[in-house]
Amino acid sequence: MKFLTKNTDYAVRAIIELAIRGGSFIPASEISAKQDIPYQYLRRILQLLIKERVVTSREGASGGVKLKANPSEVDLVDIIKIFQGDIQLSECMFRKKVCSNRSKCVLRKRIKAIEEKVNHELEGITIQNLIDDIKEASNEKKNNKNR
Amino acid sequence: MKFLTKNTDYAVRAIIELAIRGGSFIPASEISAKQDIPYQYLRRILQLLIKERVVTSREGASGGVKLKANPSEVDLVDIIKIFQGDIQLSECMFRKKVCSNRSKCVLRKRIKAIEEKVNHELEGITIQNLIDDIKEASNEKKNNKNR
DNA sequence: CAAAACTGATACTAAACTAGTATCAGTTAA
DNA sequence: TTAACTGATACTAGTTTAGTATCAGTTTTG
Repeated sequence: MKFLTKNTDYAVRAIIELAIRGGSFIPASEISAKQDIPYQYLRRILQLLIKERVVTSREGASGGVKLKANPSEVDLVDIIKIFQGDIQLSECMFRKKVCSNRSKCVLRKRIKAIEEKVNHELEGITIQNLIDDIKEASNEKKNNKNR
Repeated sequence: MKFLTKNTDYAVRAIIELAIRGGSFIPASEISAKQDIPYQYLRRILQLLIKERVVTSREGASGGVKLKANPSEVDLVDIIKIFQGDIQLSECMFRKKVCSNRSKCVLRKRIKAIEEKVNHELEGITIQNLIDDIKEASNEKKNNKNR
């Protein structure tokens, strides 16, 4: 069971890169190099993020992409949804008939309950949170060195 | 994001069917009919369940399969693992290099935390729980009729 | 102004996974 | 002995995932 596809992973990392770099336009080639993401693949991911209005772009030389909102306003769950659709751990596979056979649905109900918890957990996380995590991790590293 | 594949869904339903029918050997054809699962597909699923020692089988006429343990001893999470592998919402996609780029790992950590919660939720559920759910649902139905 | 550095749009590929089908051999009960 | 079973395994089609490639258009810059 895979929660995050590479699409999502790359997208999040690209967004983090943009967030750290501030408000200027950054070319895809630079993000690709910094975050070690295949260039052409990243380009497609960025195009989707542009379409979904997470980032804006500028064409031409010294163009690139830039985050549209503050990192604290970009929710992780929204990025996931763009690339992987709604979080729906179990879909009713038997919509056609009336769900006469109950064993089909009890499992679904149980999974649905877990799904809601996952959603709730995810909804608390913004890109800013991830950036804070990075800073925290890098501070720990420094402290360990100075000891 | 799909939490349960059809494999798993079919397997769970087959096991529920076996559990309800008690300790005798039930042929795959019967489970297939009762639970509306494609016969050949079900056969392969059962063979895996046999290999994993969740059910036992008897060959020949009036043979079939039967649950090995009590329904209360069969954990949903084990069935999921048989068909979908370990629950690992986010795998480290970058094992080769040292994880120099921190933005890769903070996301993973966050997802890992959610993953653990999901695991914890799942671990509480046995086949017996699902059967109880079914009974409960069917009681509710009766009460509604008598009103 | 022309070249270089960009994005926009879109088509293509390979590999893996999912769901489902089919076949034949062997076993057992009636 | 034959019908009803499982064991083992091979095949197929469709979808998803990850990644590559190409060409057109735009904008900065030398």
